Amino acid sequence: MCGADPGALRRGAVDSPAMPDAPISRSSRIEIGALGGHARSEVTVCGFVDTIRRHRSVVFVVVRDETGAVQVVANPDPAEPFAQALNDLSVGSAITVRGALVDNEVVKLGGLEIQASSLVVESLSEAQWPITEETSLDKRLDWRFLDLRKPENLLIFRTQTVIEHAFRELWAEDGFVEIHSPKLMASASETGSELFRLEYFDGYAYLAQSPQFYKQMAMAAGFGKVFEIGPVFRANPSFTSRHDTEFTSVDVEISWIDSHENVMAHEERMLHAALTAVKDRYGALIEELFGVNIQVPVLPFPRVTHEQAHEIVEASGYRVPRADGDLDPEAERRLCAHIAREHGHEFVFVTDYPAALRPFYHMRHDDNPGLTKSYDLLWKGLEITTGAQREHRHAVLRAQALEKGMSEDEISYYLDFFRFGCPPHGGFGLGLTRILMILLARANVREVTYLYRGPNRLMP
RNA sequence: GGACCUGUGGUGCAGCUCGGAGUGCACGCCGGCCUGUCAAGCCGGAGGUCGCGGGUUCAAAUCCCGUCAGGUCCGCCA
Repeated sequence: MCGADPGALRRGAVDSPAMPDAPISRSSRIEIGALGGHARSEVTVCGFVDTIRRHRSVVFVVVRDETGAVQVVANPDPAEPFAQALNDLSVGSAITVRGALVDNEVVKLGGLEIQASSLVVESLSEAQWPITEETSLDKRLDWRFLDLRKPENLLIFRTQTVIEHAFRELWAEDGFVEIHSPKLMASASETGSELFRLEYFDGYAYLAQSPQFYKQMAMAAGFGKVFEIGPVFRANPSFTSRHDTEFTSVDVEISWIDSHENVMAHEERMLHAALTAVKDRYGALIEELFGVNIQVPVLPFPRVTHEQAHEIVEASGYRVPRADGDLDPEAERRLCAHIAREHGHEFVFVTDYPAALRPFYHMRHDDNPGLTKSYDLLWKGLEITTGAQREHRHAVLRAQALEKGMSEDEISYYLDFFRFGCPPHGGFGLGLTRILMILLARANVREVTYLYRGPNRLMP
């Protein structure tokens, strides 16, 4: 170990310093964001070293915690008790600083600084970081914990917290019940083509691709209205900016509805509440860090039928190349552009999809069995939700399942939900990561997912 | 799964058409100078299997083939 890493000895000296003085109380730290309103007196702050600017007789250290950043000014005189710590300090290190908080209008960072009287290196960072501001996303994801130290990344998850809280507030007021459905299943909940299979004792289990059947079970159980925010798993080898193999889904199911219209009305209220809350709480910060001015959507959202959507897209000079007639991403972008132009709205419900494009459990129109009582919700050109009124009549449901080629054995447990009385109901699934991606104008779901999972990424 | 694109010091790039010594830029890192910086500045330095394998050639970062990794879009979907 001699000389292999000349910094190691010095770091060792810092990590276990002689500490003659009483230790600084970390738990009495002031959050940096609160310093502006704090008395100009001795304060303790804890945080990561953001930058170090060294001069002969003065050193500036910018310290950042989860609430903000502040400049610390320190004297590098070898006679200072923290001289060695200051000399060895590196960007990224976790430190505790105590000193006099003073106003100084020369300081660009908030007009404040702390004149250090003591400085403790709690944990020294290696000097050379593997990532920088310029590093490509994939490499930053390898070092996600370092990437997440950036204030804008913290803001993503603060925003997510506000969104979920706004949803939960609304659900609580409306008497919804929260459920946590199992993620281990015996068989497919929908198509079966995109399931992860894993060993389960002497047999196999599958990871749930959706809580679909289980939230419908809650309707048969008489829970009335339920929600779940939880992980879902999709074994799609999808290489796009908007897909992942594990993501957080916001699921809702509501009993005693008249049609999918009631479901849409609930969802637009949810999004209105969430965006209002985000704008109130972080609108200015989001504008500053992401350049996004949040538009709280007007209620109700515009609605077009699937057929009307096609007419709008074709009028724009684009013919959907797909054989099955569903809207492709280009058509969805054009439709949203049209709605934004004509109605000044970022959202649009596309309703009444052909039965051929929808799963067996979507209810069909009484007067037109070729169309379902279903919808997608698009936001700024991206699909964020699929919802529908469900078919709750056992005989009809069973017939539609058989028509779609489902095996009765595989879904008999599901069909049982409808044999002993079940309310008319409907619901939807909403991709939380897609909401964040659109809301914060990020290019990719990987950036707004705490730890992204895709076909080629299981680490960290 | 399909199409197209990209792999060059720690990071981001240029160099590749038209082969000629690992050449260059910016940031970072290390050392030095500098009473107050705030994108600090100035001087010096270290750091490379040009993703990997094969081929063509006197000679390959450069041309060809294969392979691996990544990106964008499509398909699938939320």
